Amino acid sequence: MPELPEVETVVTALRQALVGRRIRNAEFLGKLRLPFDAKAATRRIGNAAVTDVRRRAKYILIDIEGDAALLAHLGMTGYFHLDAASEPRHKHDRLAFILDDGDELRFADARRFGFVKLVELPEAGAFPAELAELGPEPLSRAFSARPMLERAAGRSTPIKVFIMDQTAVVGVGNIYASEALFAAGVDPRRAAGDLSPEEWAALVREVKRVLRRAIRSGGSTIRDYRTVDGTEGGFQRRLLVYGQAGEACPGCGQPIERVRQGGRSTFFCSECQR
DNA sequence: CCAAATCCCTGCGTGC
DNA sequence: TGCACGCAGGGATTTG
Repeated sequence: MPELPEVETVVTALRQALVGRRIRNAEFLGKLRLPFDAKAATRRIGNAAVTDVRRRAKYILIDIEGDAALLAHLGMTGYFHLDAASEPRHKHDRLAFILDDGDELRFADARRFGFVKLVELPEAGAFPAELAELGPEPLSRAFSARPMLERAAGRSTPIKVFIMDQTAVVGVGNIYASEALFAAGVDPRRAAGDLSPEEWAALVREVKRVLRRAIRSGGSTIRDYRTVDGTEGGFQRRLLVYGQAGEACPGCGQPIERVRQGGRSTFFCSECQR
């Protein structure tokens, strides 16, 4: 997926498109990571209006009148699209929300790692219990060097794996973890507990910077990601190391290396990152 | 075999 | 010795 910048881009588009419109009913078209009870959802939110669309970590919250929300995660390949009901559905559409004006909000996911779930909110604007264990938002002041240094103390987990741990800080996935570590000059294989205060300050700064820049570009489209109207992101053209194995490092010209960490590919320059 | 994510299990080490 | 817990690493999930 969809890491934070991609989800943020989708949320902005969904908010623009959906707030104020009413959901008439839901239709379940195919299996996802979680089952979706369309009949129960229709009973709960049928004829209710969308009041807001929010993001927390990589989760999307479509708020519905009456303190309910659709909680969605895009997994690796999930996407929302909005079409007239007369338009043919996409091959991998799994869910459809029929709006009161005849348009349909559709959720498609080729790989089925994503989900949409109806949740109850303790109060309007609050978060459901499912999201309680998440770490701080990376673009908030709560994400800063000192707490990260303390949290990483004694940890031998590689720093790249550590910053992808959603209980440490949310929103950083496989692409932006490699990019932020490169920008900060930190070797992704270092133990998280071994970073100095100065290195944490640089890494926190670069995580924020790369995420902000990616949001401005509408995210990165590597393969499947699209925003709601089908447009691609632009940040893939600005990636310095992700997917660049064997290419010249933009800093020193040495080939970018690729290693496997926690089952995922990591891209870095062993000359520029120490 | 590879892919933007996450959950869950197992095994190990530590400390009470 | 037994147990709980934190931590680290790996597999499973799915389809193109």
